[in-house]
Amino acid sequence: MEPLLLYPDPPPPELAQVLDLAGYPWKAVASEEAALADAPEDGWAGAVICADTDPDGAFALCRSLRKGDLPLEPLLLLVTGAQLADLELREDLFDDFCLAPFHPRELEARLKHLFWRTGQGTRPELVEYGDLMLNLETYQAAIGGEPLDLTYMEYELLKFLASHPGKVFTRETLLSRVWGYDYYGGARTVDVHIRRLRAKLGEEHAGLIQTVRSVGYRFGQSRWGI
Amino acid sequence: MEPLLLYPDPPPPELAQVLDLAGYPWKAVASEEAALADAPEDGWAGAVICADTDPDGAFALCRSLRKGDLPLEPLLLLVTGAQLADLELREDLFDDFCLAPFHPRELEARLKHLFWRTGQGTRPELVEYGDLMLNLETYQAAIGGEPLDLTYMEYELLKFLASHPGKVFTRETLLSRVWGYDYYGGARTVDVHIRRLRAKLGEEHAGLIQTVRSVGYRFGQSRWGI
DNA sequence: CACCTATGTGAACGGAGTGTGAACTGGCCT
DNA sequence: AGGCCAGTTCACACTCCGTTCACATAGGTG
Repeated sequence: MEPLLLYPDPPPPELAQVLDLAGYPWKAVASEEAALADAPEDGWAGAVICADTDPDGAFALCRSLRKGDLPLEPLLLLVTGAQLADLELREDLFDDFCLAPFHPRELEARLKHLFWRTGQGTRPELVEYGDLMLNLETYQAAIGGEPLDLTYMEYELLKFLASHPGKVFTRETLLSRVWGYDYYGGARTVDVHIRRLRAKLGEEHAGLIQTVRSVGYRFGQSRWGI
Repeated sequence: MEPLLLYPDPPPPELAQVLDLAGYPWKAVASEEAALADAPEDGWAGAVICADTDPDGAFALCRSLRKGDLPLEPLLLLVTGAQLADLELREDLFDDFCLAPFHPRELEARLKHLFWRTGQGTRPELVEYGDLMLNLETYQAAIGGEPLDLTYMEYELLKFLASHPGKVFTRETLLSRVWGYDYYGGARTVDVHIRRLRAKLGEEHAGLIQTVRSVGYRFGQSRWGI
């Protein structure tokens, strides 16, 4: 995903924090010129303009972004309660606004709705580790760009392991956490699924799942470097 | 100006007060039926739905208003902070939302911006994905230029799926989102509708709807490649 | 090295999950 | 009433994959 444009530079820390937590990449700019100069190849994914400290600069930036060659959209404006009156007659300069100080989840919800409205859709939930990527929304997996054709249980097992990199799980733990707490079956079932996962990951990446003898399995590197 | 639809009846006093002060005529309704029965000749100017006391009723009303002969818009939702999570996957049910308790001037600004936006006719009434095109106004569908003759449920199902390309939905989710939250019926119903959709899409495009074994169905490819 | 245990590997079985045709139900039109 | 059509449910067939088993191999210990 292309980054969001943020203004001013540096942006308010709570804004940066929310975007980071929500998984939106961003880049702050200090001026119109910087917005043009720092623009990603495919353009900005959108903009979040904070108008509380420097309203004039903020609105000027909105205007120039909107009148550019390709109008920037969506554009979300952060304003204080006292600035609500300034929005009047400037309806064309923004797509949505949010009152500062804001509830983190409100801002997140507004961004999501904004991207939905403008047709870009929402951000998928991903589990990533190195080359490996799992898209939890689409039930798809890929490693090094190559899609993996996993069965349901293989996907669930890999998802669980990749969500806890470095941690060792016994077969019993895996059975109860992946297969279900009430599951009653042989522990060798895990072995077979691990083997098939390794095979599908390919020789190059099979080492991602390590056997810890007499204990169980671990995904990725141990946090101790071994 | 035609009145705004308010829900519930009676509406929260502070909501009524803000609308009165801002000069918006309004009429409160207690149910779907009342919304139809009390509708002004030229239709509602918009709606403000308060979801804090009766979320289920509120969302059900949103849905029925949006699925009516002429979809009601703009629709503004009043929610509490705790309800923000409920907005997910319901992006199509509202045009904007406002956190309750709200700043009177914020609500006013949102209404103003909403009317400005919808007055511009910026809201797309098309759902497109590749060759497929759904015209939400005329209830027509076409793929590769060829019109599709879909029944109501087939159209609604395809619309929902095509509005969330790449995402996997369980049968239960589809039943509740397409058929309605109160629907009580077998999950195999979904299978049969999917099969008929695939048949009508034609052999060439049947692959647009994919089965994800043990999970549900997915339409099209994820926008993120994986 | 001998021995034992833990794990890898291939094959086979059985069942859950899905596709598919057809019957059934209720509403709507003539 | 009769017929048509959309939606639902049912029954059956088939595919796929989760599980298990048997055997091979690797790792650890004396």
